[in-house]
Amino acid sequence: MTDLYPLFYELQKHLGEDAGDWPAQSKEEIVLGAILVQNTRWENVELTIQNLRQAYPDGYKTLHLEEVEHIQELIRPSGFQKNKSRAIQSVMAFLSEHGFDYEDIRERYGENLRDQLLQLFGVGQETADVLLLYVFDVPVFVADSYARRLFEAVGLGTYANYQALRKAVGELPFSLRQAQQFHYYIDEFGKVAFAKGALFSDSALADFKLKTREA
DNA sequence: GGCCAGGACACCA
DNA sequence: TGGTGTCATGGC
Repeated sequence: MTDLYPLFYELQKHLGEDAGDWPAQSKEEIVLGAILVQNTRWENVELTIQNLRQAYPDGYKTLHLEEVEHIQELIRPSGFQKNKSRAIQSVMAFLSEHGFDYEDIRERYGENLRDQLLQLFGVGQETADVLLLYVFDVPVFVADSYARRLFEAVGLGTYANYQALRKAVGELPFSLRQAQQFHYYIDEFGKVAFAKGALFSDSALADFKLKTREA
């Protein structure tokens, strides 16, 4: 993959160098958000997070022990409550087994952590990478649908699926902070640039492709 | 009222 | 291994 810094800085120019944090009050809340946001608007997830904070003001570390029906009711605004409640319990049970010690989990599993996460119900490739990036502090690339559409739009190639782009990008040259921002930038930009009726040619990155060609 | 959102899984060939 | 149907709510 070509140098990704030009794209990174172009996005940063439009979205700000202070942006890019996952909006959560704890690592556990990032985990829940990552599951709840699957194929769902973030606004719907926020409704659910409010429910969860109210129901569990002391945190979510015993969530895997709760009645699944109770969780389903709380997360209803995010949709897919049957699958997502199972996903929440499978991931939270795994984390609980390791005492919610994220650093220890990362060191224990090392290179196998991604495969370990993929074995949990409700954790596919994108969610696994999001968890690595924001929960386990590993600077990985999230090759989600916005990323694939953006890369294609700016002339960085076309990719059939998640794995194709992930493989093409390989290891990021970024710091952890930059990797987190990169994902944030891509998704925030994508929401606007690829919204229904929006034309990429009208977007802030419309001439990025030409600029990089000239350089 | 239809469409879709920061996917993943079950099922099938 | 890859392709398709299904899961569900809320906002536009």
